[in-house]
Amino acid sequence: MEMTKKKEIKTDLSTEEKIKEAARKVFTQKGYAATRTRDIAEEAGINLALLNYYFRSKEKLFELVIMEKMHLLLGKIAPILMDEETSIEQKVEQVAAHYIDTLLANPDIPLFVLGEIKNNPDKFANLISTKTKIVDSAFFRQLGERRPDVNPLHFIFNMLGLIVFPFIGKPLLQLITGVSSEEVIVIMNERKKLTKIWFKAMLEAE
Amino acid sequence: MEMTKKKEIKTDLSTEEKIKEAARKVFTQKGYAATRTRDIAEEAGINLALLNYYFRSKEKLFELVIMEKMHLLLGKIAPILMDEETSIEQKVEQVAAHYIDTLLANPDIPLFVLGEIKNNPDKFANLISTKTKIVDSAFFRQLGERRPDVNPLHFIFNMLGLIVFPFIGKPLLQLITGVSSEEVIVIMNERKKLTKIWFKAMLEAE
DNA sequence: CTTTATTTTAATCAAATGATTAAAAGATTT
DNA sequence: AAATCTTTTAATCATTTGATTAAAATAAAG
Repeated sequence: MEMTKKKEIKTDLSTEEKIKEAARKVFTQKGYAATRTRDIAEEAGINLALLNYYFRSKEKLFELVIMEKMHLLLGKIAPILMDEETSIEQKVEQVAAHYIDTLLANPDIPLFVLGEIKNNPDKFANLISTKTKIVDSAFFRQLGERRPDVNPLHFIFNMLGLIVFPFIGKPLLQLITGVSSEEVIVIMNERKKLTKIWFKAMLEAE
Repeated sequence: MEMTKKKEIKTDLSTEEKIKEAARKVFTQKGYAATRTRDIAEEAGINLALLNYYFRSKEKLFELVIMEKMHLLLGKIAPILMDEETSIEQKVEQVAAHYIDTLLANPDIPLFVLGEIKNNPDKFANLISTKTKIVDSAFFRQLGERRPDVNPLHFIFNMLGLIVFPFIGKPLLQLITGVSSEEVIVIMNERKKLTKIWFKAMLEAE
């Protein structure tokens, strides 16, 4: 099992990694329920039985993928929000830049992760609440200091809404505006700088 | 088939309506792929075969439900955005108030509709592009006049992000903040007024 | 009341789907 | 080269699932 890694480093991926890679693609694209293990096997170019040989079940393979994507979505953001040295605006700028780049490369993730969380909130309860305590973050405290009259959660929603929603609403927006995928990508990139400006304006709004 | 309606007016819903109502609930909650026709039958308290007797198939029943929810999500918004007499701020205020009320009553709709659109964009292509031409709306034009330097699509994303995202991100936010469902509802209601203020601030931001 | 049309049910089908098994193929060790 | 361990395959299972059917129950019409 260890030996294969050696061989595959030169050529292509190991069987195990091929399956994981296919699972990432199919699961994030279609969600757990709509995914057939046969789809994954075909995408990976392997026999269906191998999937159950390496990962015991569809469920197990899925947990691997969703946890991976979850960390991709939450891992980098926590340290940014915890930083006591940076201002609110700097944090928003960093989060926006990081998120938009990540989501341009993985546009299916938000709908995938948020959808699966909604279906099964309990499964993720322990994983997150311990690590990513946003309510105890410097960001949360700074927001409360700057705008004591507004619940800081509003600004959390606002930040994520400005950054993440475009990726979730993209298919609908393309439907009702007819704008091309290329144009949307341009727009997403523009938002890396604009989000900070808008957030600052909301923070100071009366 | 017409006669049943008479009877059911006094007592409860007709069989057909019971199935539709159950389908609305199960489909919006779990999505098309995760929904079993048996779930719907059980929820409706009817024999499974009746589902296929009244609606030819799962697919047909689903189309009924998704189109209904789609109109709920888009129907009222179009006339607001087309109105030549109201200002940008007034439009945003109206859209926010309407949407937040609608979504408080139907919190599953955004994730449901956006998810299914992503899975099957073609299916909805004709339905929407003809009716709801946002790019030709007064709103779109007004945005272009007020901020010629910013693509109006940004502000469409911003408005929908501020209004709709909280409902999509709610499960995740509750996970990483631990706020109660009641508190979230309070917050959603606060946003009916706040969204307009924030949007105005973004519109004037430099 | 009898006949006809409509609605509902139980039983069943065929296809899809997650998973397993036994054997073959390939690699590693002795 | 033989023996042992690992990986892969084809065939098959058992359930699940959308859908159908023939018959029973109920309602409407004559």
